[in-house]
Amino acid sequence: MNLKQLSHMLALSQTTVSRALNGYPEVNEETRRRVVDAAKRHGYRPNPSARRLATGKTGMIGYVLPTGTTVDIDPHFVEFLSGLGDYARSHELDLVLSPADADDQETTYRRIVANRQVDAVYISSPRPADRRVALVNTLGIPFIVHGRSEGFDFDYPFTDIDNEGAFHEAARLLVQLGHRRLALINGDDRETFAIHRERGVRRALAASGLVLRDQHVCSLTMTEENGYRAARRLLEQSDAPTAIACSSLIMALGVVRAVRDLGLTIPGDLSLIAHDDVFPWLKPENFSVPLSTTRSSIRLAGARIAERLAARISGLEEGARGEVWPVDLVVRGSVAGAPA
Amino acid sequence: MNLKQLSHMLALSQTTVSRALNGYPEVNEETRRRVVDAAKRHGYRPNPSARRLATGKTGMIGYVLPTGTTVDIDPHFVEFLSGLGDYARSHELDLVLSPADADDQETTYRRIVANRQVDAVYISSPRPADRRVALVNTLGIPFIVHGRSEGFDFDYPFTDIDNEGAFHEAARLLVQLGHRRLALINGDDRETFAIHRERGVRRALAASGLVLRDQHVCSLTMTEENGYRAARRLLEQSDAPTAIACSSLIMALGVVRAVRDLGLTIPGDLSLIAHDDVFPWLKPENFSVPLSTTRSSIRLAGARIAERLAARISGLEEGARGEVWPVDLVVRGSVAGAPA
DNA sequence: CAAAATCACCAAAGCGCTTTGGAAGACTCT
DNA sequence: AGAGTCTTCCAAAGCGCTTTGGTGATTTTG
Repeated sequence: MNLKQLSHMLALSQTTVSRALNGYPEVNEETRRRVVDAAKRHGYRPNPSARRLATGKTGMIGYVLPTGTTVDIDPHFVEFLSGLGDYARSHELDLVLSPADADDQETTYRRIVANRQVDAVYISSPRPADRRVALVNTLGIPFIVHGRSEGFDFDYPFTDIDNEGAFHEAARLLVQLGHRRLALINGDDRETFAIHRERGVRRALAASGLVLRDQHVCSLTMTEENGYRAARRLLEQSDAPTAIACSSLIMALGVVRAVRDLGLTIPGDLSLIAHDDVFPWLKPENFSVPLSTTRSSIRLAGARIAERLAARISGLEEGARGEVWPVDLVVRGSVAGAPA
Repeated sequence: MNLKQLSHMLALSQTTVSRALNGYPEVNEETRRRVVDAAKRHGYRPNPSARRLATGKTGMIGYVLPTGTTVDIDPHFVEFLSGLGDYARSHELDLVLSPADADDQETTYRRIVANRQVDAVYISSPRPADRRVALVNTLGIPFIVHGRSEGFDFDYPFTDIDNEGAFHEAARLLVQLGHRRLALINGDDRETFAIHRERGVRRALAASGLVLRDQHVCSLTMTEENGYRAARRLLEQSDAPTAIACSSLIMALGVVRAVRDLGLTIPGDLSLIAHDDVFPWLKPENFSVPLSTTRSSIRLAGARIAERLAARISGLEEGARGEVWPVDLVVRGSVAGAPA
């Protein structure tokens, strides 16, 4: 059932039927009812390929997926996707993942924009002066950045959490508890979020005349194994930290294992605070010693970004407004006063 | 730069240019070279929207993503995606995720097929007599099932791992080590993979005149918390098992925690084998006691399924061939002889 | 009451590609 | 040399929608 057939059986022109269906004003309400009714009865759905050729609108949002045999997709992605998908569904948007060589995403961005394959894109895990952000900005496709980049001569729209504030609060608490030697087990420090978190910790320490020593900060991809390694390296130093702030729950698993291997205890010998993106399958309260966390649902962020993308596509949102969400500090058993 | 312009500057018809570019035989090789060369020089790329309207081919593979505020996407998905994406990239395929109400995916499948939004789809986490499989089979779109369904009067193409064999082997090993009371901490037993795993364990036990008692099998979604709960329930029974087979590494984390909480040890009091889908961020060899596993890379499965989908789209693969991959049994420190 | 404005509709021209149905010229064969 | 066969190309017809640029009929205005 296509437009031609439908308009023929209604004895109307394609123009009128199309307009009736798309809510244009220049059609009699009575006629519109007839059309809408007939369309529903016959299950008419405009062919998206045709519509897309005519209008350029696709009803899809895009994401360039870095791939490669040695490239791992962040496990956070799936949780983000839950939120994004949940919102997208309610607005009849699909998500297209365009796999790209991790070392050459530009080609793919250019392709999906030149071909008008999607109405908008989002960018995640941005770095300072991220080339992708500059690129999509000049390409002129609507976009939202999940996280923040820095150092451009233009503004851009983003949704981020207050990573600096979160880790500032976490570190401040630890300092207040008497800790003098703090360490940070961070994610990849080429990414902005990691830089912000480190900055937060440093600022909190500085406020008490302390410093974050270089050998007390580790930046690694967020795996259990790296958490373990980092923790061992830190805890076997002569001036081992008495408290650790950790960028991910998965790494925290490794930290806990290292602590146990070394015959230490939490929070007796070491206080631990980790960032929690809120996974359904791994909860900080279920750690052997319930884990204090800075908490922010990455799923909510996904939903929010879908919402903003939809708004930008339909022209409801404009400009380069960035939004920064506050992060909860949730205190549980893994923190205590510094050991004597 | 579109076809019209390009053909005009070549003083050729659109027909010839189109055919030259698409490798049709009825064009002079010399002409083809000229055309291909000019196309490259001017960066001509056929508009996919137009092509898809004309041919119906989209260059995209589809996946219906069940969503909802209470619906969690399986963390395995992201690893599967890595493999799929890596292959898809090399074949210029994009992946479109169509979010659907988890309770009504049928509407979405019908839509993407009716609208010809994708060239093929894949289905994951199938259940016995899975309606999605029956649906896509009748809708006539190329598809591959990741995993297996059962109980149809038709065959269908799938790629699955030998879940039954894997857990049969695991259980057999445990029995050989003298264990008489085995337990199974399984995933959601409405899904085929869980049923097969249970079957494998039962078969191994039966071969030695043993049975898997009902109170020794737990079927839950695969979270750390559920692993913990299941393990506690099992180990606090009067006839607690001396060995556990576990369907996921994430659940195994919970099992290990429960064992520790109860003051027991692995493998002294309990032998443990878990299934490992091979995540980069959580490795069985890094458990406090290195974990024995049945191992199969879900990432490889993703790549394989992309490969088969591409083959079916291009007509290279036909028929309903199902393939079943063997699973490695990797023995590490978490298994030992049954306690006296 | 004539002129202007509004209403409700339509024919046809895109959007940019693929594919059908030739057709002209070159080549082969008897 | 004439018929048949390739080879190589083209004009034009889709694919199914949106949108432009109207046209009569009806209502409003000065």
